[in-house]
Amino acid sequence: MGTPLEPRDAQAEEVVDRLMEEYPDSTISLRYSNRLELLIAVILSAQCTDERVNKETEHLFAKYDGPEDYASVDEEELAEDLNSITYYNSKAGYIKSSARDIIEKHDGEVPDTMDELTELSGVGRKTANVVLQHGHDVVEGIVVDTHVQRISRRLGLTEEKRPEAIEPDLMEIVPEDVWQQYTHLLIDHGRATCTARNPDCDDCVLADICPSEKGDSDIDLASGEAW
DNA sequence: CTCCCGATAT
DNA sequence: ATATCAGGAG
Repeated sequence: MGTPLEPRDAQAEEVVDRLMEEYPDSTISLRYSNRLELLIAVILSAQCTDERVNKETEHLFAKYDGPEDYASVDEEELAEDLNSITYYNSKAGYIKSSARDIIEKHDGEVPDTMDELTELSGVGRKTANVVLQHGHDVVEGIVVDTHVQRISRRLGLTEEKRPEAIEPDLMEIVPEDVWQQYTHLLIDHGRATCTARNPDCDDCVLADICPSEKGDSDIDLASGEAW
């Protein structure tokens, strides 16, 4: 005898079911061939499209190999290699600093705990969760990026605004075995249909269960969502 | 809170 | 011209 599903729980399960049907092969779109490359790709992906990150890392990963290469390169040279990525000066510093720490504090290996990862420069909870999930097969949270934040709120799955508050809120209603899938599904849906600026509600498989759907005047502009 | 900051879509 | 892109540091 299970307790009846709360509305938010049922909403979450319905969202996951429908999106899994819509995006059956949904998975990480960053390209990498080892944990260090994964870490670097995710650091670079902050406020930048994965498509552009993949285009740049193709050259980057051919030029640089282990953490020693990133730790020893001149920071300005590394920044030039990243000059079509958002915030390339900051990210060059993050990567160089993280590579040094990986060599000096972690025996050349990318750490496998949340605390150790978030101590690295340029690595917050979102980046650490991605590296844990895809680099170490450790799922201890839900990756909350800009798409997960925006769409979870539009669907009424959370009313929290900050990613640090949204994550534990979602962890209570999304079944644990689909925490990793949940992020990929919302990212795919965010890119294809539920875009930030001009969501295509007419072609959305969630329209009938979405409180923000165009034409429904119940919630729409509430709480500062651009809608 | 501000700053970082190029490429792309609208 | 402007908003947005797998955020994080100070």
